[in-house]
Amino acid sequence: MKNEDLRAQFQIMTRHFGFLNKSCCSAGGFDISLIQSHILYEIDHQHKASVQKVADVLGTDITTFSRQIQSLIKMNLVKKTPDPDDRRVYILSLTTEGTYVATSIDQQINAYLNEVFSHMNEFEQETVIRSIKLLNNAMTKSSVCCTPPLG
Amino acid sequence: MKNEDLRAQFQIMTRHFGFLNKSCCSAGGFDISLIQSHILYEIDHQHKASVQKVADVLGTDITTFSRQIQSLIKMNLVKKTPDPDDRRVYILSLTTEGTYVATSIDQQINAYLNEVFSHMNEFEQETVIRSIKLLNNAMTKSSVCCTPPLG
DNA sequence: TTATTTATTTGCATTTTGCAATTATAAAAC
DNA sequence: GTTTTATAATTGCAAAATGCAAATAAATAA
Repeated sequence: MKNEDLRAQFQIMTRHFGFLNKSCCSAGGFDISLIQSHILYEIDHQHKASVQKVADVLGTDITTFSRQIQSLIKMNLVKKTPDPDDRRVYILSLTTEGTYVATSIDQQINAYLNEVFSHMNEFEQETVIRSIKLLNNAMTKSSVCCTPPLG
Repeated sequence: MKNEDLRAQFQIMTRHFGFLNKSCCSAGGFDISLIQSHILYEIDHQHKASVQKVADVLGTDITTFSRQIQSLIKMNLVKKTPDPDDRRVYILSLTTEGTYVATSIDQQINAYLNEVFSHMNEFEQETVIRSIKLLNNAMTKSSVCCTPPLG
C-alpha cells in the first residue's frame, strides 16, 4: 500500500462524513448541531456521565463543554443531577424529550448509513463493518493518537 | 448486522478521527488547524482551484472560506492568481512554503495512520484499506448524503 | 486544621461564523 | 449594443463558539 494513497482515502472519507453530519439532524423541533448530537449520544451511552467525564471523552475544553450543556438544559434535552457520593460532581442524563431526540437522531443517521450501504453487496457490507471495528480497535490501541487524553 | 451497532461504530470512528485530527498539525512554525489542512490538501489536489470550487468541495460557506483563504495568504502558504479566462475568478495555489507545509502535514498524518495500522496484521490492513475505498465509493454514489451539494 | 487537589462555573477577550449587501465581471435577453 | 440577469468574490455586522484565567465549592492529603 502506498502512503499517499492511505492519507488520501482517509481525507476523502473524512470529507464525506463531514457532509453526512452536516445534513444531520433536526428532531423535536430543534436543529441539533453535530457537537450536540455527540453529547446526547455520549450521555445516553455512559454510565453516570459526569460533566468532566463526557467533556474528556469528547475532547472538548471543560469550560466550553459546561456552556454546551447549559444550552442543552435550556432546550430541556439534558438534566443535571448532583452526585450524592461527591457533591462537586453533577451527573448528566437525558430528559424524556432528550431521549426522544437522541433516538430520532439515531434513526436518521442509521437511515443515512443504510442508504450508503445499499450501494454495496452483502459481502462488501460485512467487510466494511468488520473493517471499521478493526480500525476502531487499532485506534484504541494506538499510543500516538486518537484517544482522549491524546498524544 | 444490527443498526444500532452500525451507528455506534461510526460514532466511535468519528470520535477517534476527531482526536487524530486535533493532535495535528504543526509545520513551518505554524499551527495548522484541521480546516486549514483540508484547504491546503484540496488546493494541492485540484486542478485550477478557484475560491468557489474549493469552498464547494469542502462544504464551507463562501464568505467564511474567503476569510480562511485570506489568513492563509497572510501566512504566505497560499496565493491567489486572477484567472485570465474569467476575471471574476481567482485561482488558488500553494506557495513554496505552503507546499512544504502541506507535505509536512501529509507526512505527519501518514505517520499517525501507519502507527494505527501497525496494530493490525497485513491481511487486516489490506481489508481495511479496501473497505475504506468501498465506503468512499458508496458515499459518492449516495443521493441522500455525503457529497458536496449534499441532500 | 490547613494546604492541596479536583469539579464545575463565570468573566472576558478573541475567533469563527453566516446572512445581507456590495463590487466586478460574464453571459443572456432584447 | 445596451440592458438584464447571473456568477465570483469580498466586506459589514451582529451572533455564536471558543478558551484562558479566575472564582467557587467540595473532597482529599499533610
